[in-house]
Amino acid sequence: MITIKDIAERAGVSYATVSRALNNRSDVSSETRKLIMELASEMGYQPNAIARSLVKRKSMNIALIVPDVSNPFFADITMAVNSAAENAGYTTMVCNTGWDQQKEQEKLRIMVEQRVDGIILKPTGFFKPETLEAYNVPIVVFWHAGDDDLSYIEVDHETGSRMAVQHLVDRGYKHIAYIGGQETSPSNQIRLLAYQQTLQENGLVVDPKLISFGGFRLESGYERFGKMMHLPKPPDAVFCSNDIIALGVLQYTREHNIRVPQDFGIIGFDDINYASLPQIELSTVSQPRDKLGEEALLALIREMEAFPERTRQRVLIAPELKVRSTT
Amino acid sequence: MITIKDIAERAGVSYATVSRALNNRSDVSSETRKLIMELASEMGYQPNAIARSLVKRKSMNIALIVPDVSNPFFADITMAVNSAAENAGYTTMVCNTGWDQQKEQEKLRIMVEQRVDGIILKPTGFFKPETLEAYNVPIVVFWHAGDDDLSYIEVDHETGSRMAVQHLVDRGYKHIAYIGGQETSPSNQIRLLAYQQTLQENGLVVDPKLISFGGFRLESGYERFGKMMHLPKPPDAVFCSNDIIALGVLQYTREHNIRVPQDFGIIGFDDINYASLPQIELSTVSQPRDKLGEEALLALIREMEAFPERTRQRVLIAPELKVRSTT
DNA sequence: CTGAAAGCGCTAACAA
DNA sequence: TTGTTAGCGCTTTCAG
Repeated sequence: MITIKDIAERAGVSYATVSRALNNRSDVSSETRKLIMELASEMGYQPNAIARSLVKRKSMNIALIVPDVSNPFFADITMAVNSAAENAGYTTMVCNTGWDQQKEQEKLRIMVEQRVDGIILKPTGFFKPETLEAYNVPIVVFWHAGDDDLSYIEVDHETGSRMAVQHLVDRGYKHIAYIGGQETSPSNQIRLLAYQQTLQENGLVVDPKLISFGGFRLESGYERFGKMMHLPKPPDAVFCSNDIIALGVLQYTREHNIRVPQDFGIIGFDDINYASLPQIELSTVSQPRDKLGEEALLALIREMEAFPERTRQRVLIAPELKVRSTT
Repeated sequence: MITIKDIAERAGVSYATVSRALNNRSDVSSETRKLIMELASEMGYQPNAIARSLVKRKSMNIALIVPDVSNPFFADITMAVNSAAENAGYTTMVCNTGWDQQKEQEKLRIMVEQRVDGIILKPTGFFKPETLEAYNVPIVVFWHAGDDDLSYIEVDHETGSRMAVQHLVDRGYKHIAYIGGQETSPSNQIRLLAYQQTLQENGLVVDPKLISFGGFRLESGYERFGKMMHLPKPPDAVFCSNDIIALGVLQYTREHNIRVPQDFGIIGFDDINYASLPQIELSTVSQPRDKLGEEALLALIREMEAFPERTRQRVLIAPELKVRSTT
């Protein structure tokens, strides 16, 4: 690999001058600059970003740490962060934690060792903010804001849930169920609360029998919904905590010839990519991934600029209602 | 950020000794090692990978350059490469080209500047092998092997297509159509040829009317299939060049009450994630992404070890037949 | 406008 | 077993 010294030698100048020319700084005569530029491209010079990072103490790399890039949701986020970072002149290192807390710590460590200028993290589960602060690196977390010093970003689950339930009410459904995810999941709690409040605000009763918690999986949705339909007073619509659960419900209605949306309304949350397939056409609340990714990067840039001060940002992204043929 | 010099000072030894201890080399007394280790963790020392890379002339980073990580197929490849790389001690930098040739070149350049130890590239389209060789970096390409010096990896499209068509024949379908992608796509050509040969080997006639080229999109599949069904002698089964096209066909059969698989067989190619959804259950030929990713990394490691010699590997991955409910 | 020199944080001879 | 020293390839003062 050829270096600025090689160029300097051929050009008969000091390598400091080569460096100046290559970074097109003003204090080089135009002739020398021209000569150096030509030589550089002729010799196939490729600047060494590692050496530059070392002296500049800035790598122009950022890290994105997510549980699983092959999950369409995170894949979209990755894309969005990537392109936003690119526009800002940064290169992204993407890490998977595989929903493993320990791996998450390891990835964080590796990224710090790589001296990335900042980190965007979607934590695998609960985490101690102190741990992250200890890494002493600009960081933005996809999570509900705590009262610590970190910067957070997330979609506005409350607004999203209200939109979903209000939409069902507006469509004329009266007996609306909630099929949620893990009871311990904080976002699940937020969604549940919004569901209850929206019903009450519309003068509808909240029936505890129509509230269910369980796995965020298709089978789980199918099964729990099936039980609900055997209730003396079954629901006529359901708000599902995510699209996968909704897919399970949809399957049940198909198999039992329940007419959707005439006799029954279904709405999900997330807008995963196949929700819009012609065979599915699921109404849902979209978490705009492009926006999330973009805003996460902007927040990170602000954080990096202020570092080592923490900016303590709390960014909330507005969800979007996607009305399709299941409501 | 604290450095080995800081530790050396506190420990009262030279910083070379600290380096030795931290890399647990044998030539350090166990007491000094212990002292240094304790000091390091107490002071929160994080090794600087950039400095190490500079002197070692090895970054332990590799690049994965793909058209679009949010495409489920590439997302899976990304996962597989990522985890294989991780096991081998490498960190992966993922780049998107957005199906843009120019961006592809730019990403390659940036990765070379970042001094990655090797690159895995899924090219956006046709490319000049010389360009890649000129970058003078170990590289493995997802593509059909040419007669150049590069290393290639791909799924065995011929075998895969034969499996698909033979499966339709075995199921008793007699009048099998081929709905392909872009006529210019090389993999499309390979699939077509295998389709024709398999039919002939089974004593079935190849009807040019039952062969169609077009976009790799759902609507394209829907439309072209619709036309075929209006032929005097319509097909009783179809081999689609990818799953998206098959989804279009599936939609058509649904809308026109064609019984699948009793009266009509459909098979796709790729095994994209929603092919296995209960609502879809598409038979298809799977390109095993985990295997592709894994083998790509192994090939790259061989390439890196041999570098600057080129290993000129040609790796072919066996596809897998997934029989589901559309055949 | 250009060169000399220091140094980013680390590894790896070579001595001692 | 440890210290000294010379870089890795580059940027950035500070002189000239």
